[in-house]
Amino acid sequence: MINKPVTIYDIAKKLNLAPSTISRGLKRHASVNRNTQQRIIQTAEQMGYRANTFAINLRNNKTSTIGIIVPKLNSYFMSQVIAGIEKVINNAGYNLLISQSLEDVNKERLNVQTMFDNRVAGLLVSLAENTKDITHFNAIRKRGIPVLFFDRTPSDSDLPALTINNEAAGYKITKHLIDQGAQKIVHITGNQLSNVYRERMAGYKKALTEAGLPMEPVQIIINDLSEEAGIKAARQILKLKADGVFVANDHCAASCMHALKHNGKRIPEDILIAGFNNDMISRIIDPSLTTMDYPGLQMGELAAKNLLAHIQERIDINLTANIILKTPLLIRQSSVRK
Amino acid sequence: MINKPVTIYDIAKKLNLAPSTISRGLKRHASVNRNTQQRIIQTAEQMGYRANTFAINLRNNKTSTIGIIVPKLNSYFMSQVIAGIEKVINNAGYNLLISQSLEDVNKERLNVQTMFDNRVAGLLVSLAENTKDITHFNAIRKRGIPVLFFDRTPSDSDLPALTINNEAAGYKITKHLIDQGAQKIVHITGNQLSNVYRERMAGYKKALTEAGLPMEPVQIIINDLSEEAGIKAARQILKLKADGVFVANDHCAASCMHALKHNGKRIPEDILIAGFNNDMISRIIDPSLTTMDYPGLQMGELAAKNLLAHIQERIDINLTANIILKTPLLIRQSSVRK
DNA sequence: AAATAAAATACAATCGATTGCATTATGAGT
DNA sequence: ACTCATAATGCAATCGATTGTATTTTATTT
Repeated sequence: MINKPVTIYDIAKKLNLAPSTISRGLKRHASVNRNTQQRIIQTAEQMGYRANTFAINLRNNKTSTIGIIVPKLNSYFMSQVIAGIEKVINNAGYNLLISQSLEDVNKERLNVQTMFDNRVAGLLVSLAENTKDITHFNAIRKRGIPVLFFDRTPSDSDLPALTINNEAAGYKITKHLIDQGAQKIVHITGNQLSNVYRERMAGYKKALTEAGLPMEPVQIIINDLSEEAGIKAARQILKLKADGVFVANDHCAASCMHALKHNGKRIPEDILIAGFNNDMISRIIDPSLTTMDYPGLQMGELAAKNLLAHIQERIDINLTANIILKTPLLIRQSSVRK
Repeated sequence: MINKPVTIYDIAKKLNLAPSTISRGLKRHASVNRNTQQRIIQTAEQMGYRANTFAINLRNNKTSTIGIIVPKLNSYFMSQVIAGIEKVINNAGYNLLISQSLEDVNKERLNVQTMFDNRVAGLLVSLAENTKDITHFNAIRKRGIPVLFFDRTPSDSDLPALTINNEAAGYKITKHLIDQGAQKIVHITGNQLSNVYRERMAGYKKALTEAGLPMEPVQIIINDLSEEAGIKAARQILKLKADGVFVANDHCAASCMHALKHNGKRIPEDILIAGFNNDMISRIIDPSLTTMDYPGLQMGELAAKNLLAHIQERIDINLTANIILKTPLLIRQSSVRK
């Protein structure tokens, strides 16, 4: 047997009151008698009343739903970010609508439409790697819905964004390898349309230039930073006889290191390696991997808190430009010359 | 400047037509003249019309949103599952509302309420570890909303669920360790209220009993399967002088193995180890870790497809009982006696 | 008990899309 | 030109909650 939803009209009928009184009573409006309030709330409870979200949203033309669009859901980093967001959002009484662009601008565009149609109260976005212009966010922004970018943020735009200083991080990590004695450092990274990889590389180049070290095009390997790509990259590293590697994420760094070890290279004696992200794997592999701490949970929480502040209009979205998180370098065995 | 949403009334006014005609025209209803349809669709397009989801949902009293409740979002396995679900759901034109119970029944209860209030078309659930009874799903089920459990499913219930055969898997993996020569096998696992850990242990016990091996209470270590817990468990394993370890997940197995190695134990020569899940880490650590393949992406896709079938009433939810996925044992270096 | 202020409740329009039924327009057939 | 069938469009109620304003009830004062 399927139940039908109870409405304020059902309660009104039962108590011989007007629907408007029920509505106000449930919200403990001052204009409703204390006793009546009690009766209404009790009756609602025992009838199993649940407010119809759509009716409320339709009337108020807004929701308590936050949208998230990310390139890929299945990464440890992203799951951390989302866990952080969910926690904050949920405590504030909001819900989470999630979608992934699968690194495709077109899907991203559709996702934005969906978020728009669902009248999200705010939107958190990490861009697909082939997203160049961000005009598909215009409509939603014009409607006054706050949009906050995080991690993968738009270039050349003054829209509010939450990032780490990727260039500084790339510089710091490369400098560290140089300080440890590396002379020929390979950099493995991802799509250069993406701010994160472009900027990390800029930091890498800066450090090399500053140290007067060679920087030939072959030293830079651009791939999808997957497990397999790491193995493939290892071959090239051997061919180049490089003595240092800076990989733009830990997964790829781990598999690359694994492959190098299988080819007889000792880490860190022969080759120094550093990754990026402080994924769990960086702590457990042998030798443990030097990396940049990139706390996803914290970034998610911060992003969510900021967006909520915007939504609740405690901060004007247009006044906030960029928030930059600090990332500490975690020096471990893989990069320390013995 | 903030835009106001365009409604079918705005279009109606512009074209000197009735709103009902606009509504039908937009859906290419046969009773609307072809030419009129064209004009309506074009005008809607150029005015930037977007249907108001709430009005539609209110009218139809249903949504195209699917809810997910999981214990924790931040695990690689769960992110795989969710990615699989999102992909299928999104292709079918549905949206995803996500929440995490953080392993707490009370939060889970609230999450179910929220899903209910948002009139999700269907619900996918993986239970919190301290969830005993599942009465909090009664209301939503009575409303005729299909609920499908996956991975962490309710005990003693005939509700539809999608799982692997945890007992068989636990048995298979333990048997393998025995076949490789292990005589004293420790089992590290999680909360026994959870079907997955209880059943894996049942399989472990069955294999030991069958082989006539000792099975003392100290050989079973119950913790939260975290990285730290693995390190702590390593101490106990050393004290017990065990020669085999079956850990109920790869993360914990990896950190435990790491700790054992640091204490001078050789893997697999001195101690055989097996994990569970086939997380990325199991492939990369040294030695690589024997484990059960537990394909999250596939499970998510299957769960989503099944739920959709229920929603679209191609399958009656009450006819489907349990779907059990096959899991292959992946034998790697950590468990093979040399 | 009448007058007036204050408190409590009711009425009715509104949010935007849908849909059964009524009405009007168009065209075909004679 | 006239009937009648059919196509095209319009009307109005509906989904459930909210809210400004009107109305009724209760309490207070003289």
